Amino acid sequence: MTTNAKKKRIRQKPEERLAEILDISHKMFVEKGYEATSMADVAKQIGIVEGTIYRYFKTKKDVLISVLERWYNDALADYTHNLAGITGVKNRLHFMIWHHLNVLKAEPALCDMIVQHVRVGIDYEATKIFELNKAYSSNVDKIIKEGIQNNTFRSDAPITLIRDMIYGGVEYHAWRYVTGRSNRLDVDSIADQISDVVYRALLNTDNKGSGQPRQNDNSAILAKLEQLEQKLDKLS
Amino acid sequence: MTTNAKKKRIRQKPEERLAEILDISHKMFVEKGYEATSMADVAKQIGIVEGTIYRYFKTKKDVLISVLERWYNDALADYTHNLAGITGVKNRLHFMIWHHLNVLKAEPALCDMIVQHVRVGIDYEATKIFELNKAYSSNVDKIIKEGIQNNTFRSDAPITLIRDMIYGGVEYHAWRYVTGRSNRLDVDSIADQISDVVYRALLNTDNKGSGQPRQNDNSAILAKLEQLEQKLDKLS
Amino acid sequence: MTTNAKKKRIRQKPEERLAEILDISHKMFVEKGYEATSMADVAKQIGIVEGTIYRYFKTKKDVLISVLERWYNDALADYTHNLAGITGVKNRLHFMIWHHLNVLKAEPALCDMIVQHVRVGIDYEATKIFELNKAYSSNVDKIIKEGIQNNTFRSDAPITLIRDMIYGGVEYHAWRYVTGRSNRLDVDSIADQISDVVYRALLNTDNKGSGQPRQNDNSAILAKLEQLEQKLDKLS
Amino acid sequence: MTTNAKKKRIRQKPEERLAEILDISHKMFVEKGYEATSMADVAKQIGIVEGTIYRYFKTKKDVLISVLERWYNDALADYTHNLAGITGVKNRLHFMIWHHLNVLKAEPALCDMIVQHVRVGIDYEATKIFELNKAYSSNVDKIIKEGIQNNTFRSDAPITLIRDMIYGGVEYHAWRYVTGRSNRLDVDSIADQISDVVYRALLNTDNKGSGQPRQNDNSAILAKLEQLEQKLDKLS
DNA sequence: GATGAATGAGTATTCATTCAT
DNA sequence: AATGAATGAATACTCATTCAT
Repeated sequence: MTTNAKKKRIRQKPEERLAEILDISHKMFVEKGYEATSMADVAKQIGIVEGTIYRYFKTKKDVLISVLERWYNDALADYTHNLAGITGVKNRLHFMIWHHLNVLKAEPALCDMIVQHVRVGIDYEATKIFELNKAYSSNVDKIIKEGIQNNTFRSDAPITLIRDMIYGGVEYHAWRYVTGRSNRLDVDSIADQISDVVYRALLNTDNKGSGQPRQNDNSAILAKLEQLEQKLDKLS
Repeated sequence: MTTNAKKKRIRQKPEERLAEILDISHKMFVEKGYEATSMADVAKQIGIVEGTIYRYFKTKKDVLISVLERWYNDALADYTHNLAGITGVKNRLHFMIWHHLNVLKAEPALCDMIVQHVRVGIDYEATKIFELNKAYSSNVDKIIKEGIQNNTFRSDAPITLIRDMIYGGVEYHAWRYVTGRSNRLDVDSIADQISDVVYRALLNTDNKGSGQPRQNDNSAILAKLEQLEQKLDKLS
Repeated sequence: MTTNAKKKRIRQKPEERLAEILDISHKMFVEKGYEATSMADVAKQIGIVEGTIYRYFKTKKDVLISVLERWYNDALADYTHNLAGITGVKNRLHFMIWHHLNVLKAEPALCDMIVQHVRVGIDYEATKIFELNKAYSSNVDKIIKEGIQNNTFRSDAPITLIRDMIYGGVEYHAWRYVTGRSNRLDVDSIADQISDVVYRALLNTDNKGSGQPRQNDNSAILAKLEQLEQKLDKLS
Repeated sequence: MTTNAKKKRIRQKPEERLAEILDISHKMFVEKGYEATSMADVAKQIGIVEGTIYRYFKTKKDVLISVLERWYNDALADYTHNLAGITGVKNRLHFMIWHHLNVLKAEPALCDMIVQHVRVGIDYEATKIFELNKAYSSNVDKIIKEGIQNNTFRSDAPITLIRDMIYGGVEYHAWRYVTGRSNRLDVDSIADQISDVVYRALLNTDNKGSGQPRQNDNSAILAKLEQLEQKLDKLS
C-alpha cells in the first residue's frame, strides 16, 4: 500500500490495447520507416513491453499489415458511396483515378510500405490488402463494362490491361513522390490526363464508318510490303 | 603427395577476374536472390577469397549494381538498331513495348532486383541503370513526338503520362510473373493490346472524315516504297 | 538420456547479470587485454550469448569503460576518508601520491587501458573516469592551497603545474611497470621522493631566518595538541 | 618506341625513393593519423605501388618509426650545441624544458604517435627513438649532477625522479594540446614554472643553518605525537 | 628493382521473437 | 494478461602483407 516507484501494471481492454499498438505503430512506421522502427521502440512508446505486443500480433510484419489494412480500409471507405453518385463513364473513371491519386498523396509512406513490404511477400494474395485492392480496382472493370454495355466503349476493350495501365501508370508516375524524392503531385491534372487517355482508347468508333478501322488495313499493307522487301533482299 | 589443400595463388588479368566475379554473382543472385547470397558464397564459388572481390567492388550492393548494369546494358544493346528498321508510329510503339516485355520475361529475377534493391536506393538517380532507363524510355517520347509531327497523333498528347502508363502498366501487369508467382506472360498479346490502347488514345481526330490516319499510314507506305525503290535501283 | 546440449534459459536479476558481465569482462580484459578479448569469449565464459551482453551495454568499449569506472570508483573509494585523518601538508601530499602509486601497482593492466583506450577517446571528458580523476587530483590542489593558507607554501605556488608534475611524474615513472615491462615499483620510496620534491619546491622562504617553516609545523603541532587535549577532556 | 599510355616505370635512386616514402608518409600520418592512413594511400600518393614500399620497409610500423626517428633526430639536432652555450644550472634546466615543449608544440601529432604507437610497443627499447630519448633526457641528469658538483644542488637530489617529473609533467600538461583537444600551449610560462620548481626543490640549503632541516625534526615530533594519540585512543 | 593481384584472418552488432516467471 | 530477460543466427568488410610475374 506504500507508494511504489515500480511500473504500474495498467490493464486495458484488449480492443483498446490493440488500437493503441496500431496507432503508435502507424505513427512510428510513417515517421521512421518500417525497418528503422524496432518493436522495442514501439513498446516503449506505448509504455508496455515487447512481449505484450506479441500477445496481439504474431510478427512485426503482422503489425505492419494490420496497420496498413486498417488505414487502407478507411481510405477506401466512402469511395463506393461517392462513386455511386457519379454518372457518366468518363466521370466515373476519372473519379476512380482521382481518388486513387488522393490516397497516394495522403499517405505516401504507407503506400510505399505496401509496395516495399507487403506486395512482395509470398503471402500477399492471402492478405486483406490484396482483397481490398482487388475489390477496389475491380470497379474500373465494372465501369468499363458499363461503358461497353451502353455502347460508349467498344466491345473488345482490353479491360484487365486498361486497369493495369491505370494503376501501374499512376504508381509509376507517382513513384518519386511516394518515395519522398519529390514533393509535387498534381492530382487533378494527372487524373484528367489518364481518364482522358483511357476514354479515348476505349471509345466506340464502330458507329461512324470513318477512322481507325481503315487504319488497320494500312498496317496490313505495310506488312505485305515488308514481305516484298524481304524477298527483294534475298534476290540481291 | 596427396591433394594439397594450400591455395595456389592464381593471378589473373583484372578484366577476366572482374568478369568472373560478375558472372558468378549474376548466377547466384538469380538463383538464390540478392540477400540470400553471401559474399563468402560467391568467393568460394570462384575459388578466391572475399577480400579479392573487395579489390574490385566497394560493397556488395556495388556488385549487384554492376551485374545489373552489365546485363541491362546488353539487354538494351540492339533495340535502337532494330527500332530504326521499323516504320510506322504504331509499329514502333509496339516494338518498344514488346521489347520491354521480352526483357522482363528473359530475366524476371534481375528485373525484380532492380525494383527491390536499386530503384529504392536513395542514390538510384546517380546510377547507370537510371541513365539507361531514361535513354530507353525516352524513345517512347520520341515516337509519340514523331506521331505528332506527322499528324498521326493529336498535338496535345500527354507524352510523359503515356510513357508512365506504358511502363507502369507493363510492370504492374507482369508483376506476378516477375516475382515468380506466375509463369505465364503473353508478351505478344500484351504488346498488341498496350500499343493499340496507346495508339487509339493518341490518334488525331481533328481532321475531317478522311483525314490524317490514312495520311499517316500513307506516309509510312510511301517511305517503304521509297526504300523498295532504292533497293530495286541497286539491283539494276 | 545423455547430457542435453540445449541451452537452458536462465533468468537472472539485471543487477546480477550486469555484475557478472563486468566481473568476467574485467577478468578477461586483464588477462588477455582489451583487443584480444572478443565479446564471444566473454559471453561463452559467462554461459550466455553475445546478444545478452548487448542488452546491457551498447558497445564493447562501453563494457570496458564500465569495468574501468567500477574499478576506479572502488579504488578511489576510501582515500577521502583516510586523507581526512592525515594532518600536515607534507603528510597529506605524501598520502595522495602514495595512494595513487598503489592504485597503479594494484591494477597496472587497467591503468594501462585507461591510458590506451579511454583517455585517447574523443569523448573522454564526458566519461565518469574523467570526473573521478578530476575530483581525485583536485585534492592535490586543495592541499597545496591549504599549505599556502597556513604559510607553509609560498603564495605563488604553480598549483596546476605541480599537480601535473606529480601525476605525470608518477605515470612516467611507473610506465615500465604499468606496461608490464618491469615488475618492480617501489611505491614508498617514490612517494617519499616526490612529496619531498614538491614540498621543497613550494616551501615558503619569504620569512626572515626563523620564519614560517617552523610556523607551519608549529601550527600542525598545535592542531595535534588540540586534538589530544580534546581526547583527554573526554577521558576525564 | 611509340607513345605508351601505360604507367612509366620511373626508376629512382634508392635514397631518393626512401626519402620520398618517408616524406609522403610523414605528411599523411600527420594529416590523417597513423591508423587512418593506408599503405595503398601512401603508395598512390607517391605514384608507386604498395609492394615497392615493402622493398624499403618491413612493416607499416617500420615506416612510422622511421618517419618519427628522422624527425626526432632533426628536432633534437642542435639542442646540444645551444645547451653548450648556456651557463648556470637553472638556465640550462630551463632550456631543456623549454626545448622539449617546443618540440611538442611544433609536431603534436608526431609526439602523439610516439606515445600511442611506439612507446607502447614491446620493442620500444630497441628503438632509435628510445635511444635518442635516453640521450636527450640524460642531459637533465647531467645538469643536475653539475649542480650538485658546484654545490648549487643538494647532494641527495633524486635525479631520476626529477627527470621523470619534468618529462612526465610536461607530457601530462601538454596532453590536451598534443591530442588536439586544445590549441593553447604557453611554452615560456610552463618552462619557467617547471624549471623554477625543480630548482627550488633541489637547492642546497645545508650551508646556511636555517630552514628545512629543522622542518624534518618537526615532522618527527608530529609522528611522535601521533603515537601518543594512538596510545590515548587505546586507553579510552 | 618493380609490379600489383591476391591473400586471410578476424568480430562486433542487431533485433524479432520466445518463454520462464 | 503481462513481463522482460534471454536468445540466436547471420555476415560484410579492411588492409597490411606476400609472392608470382
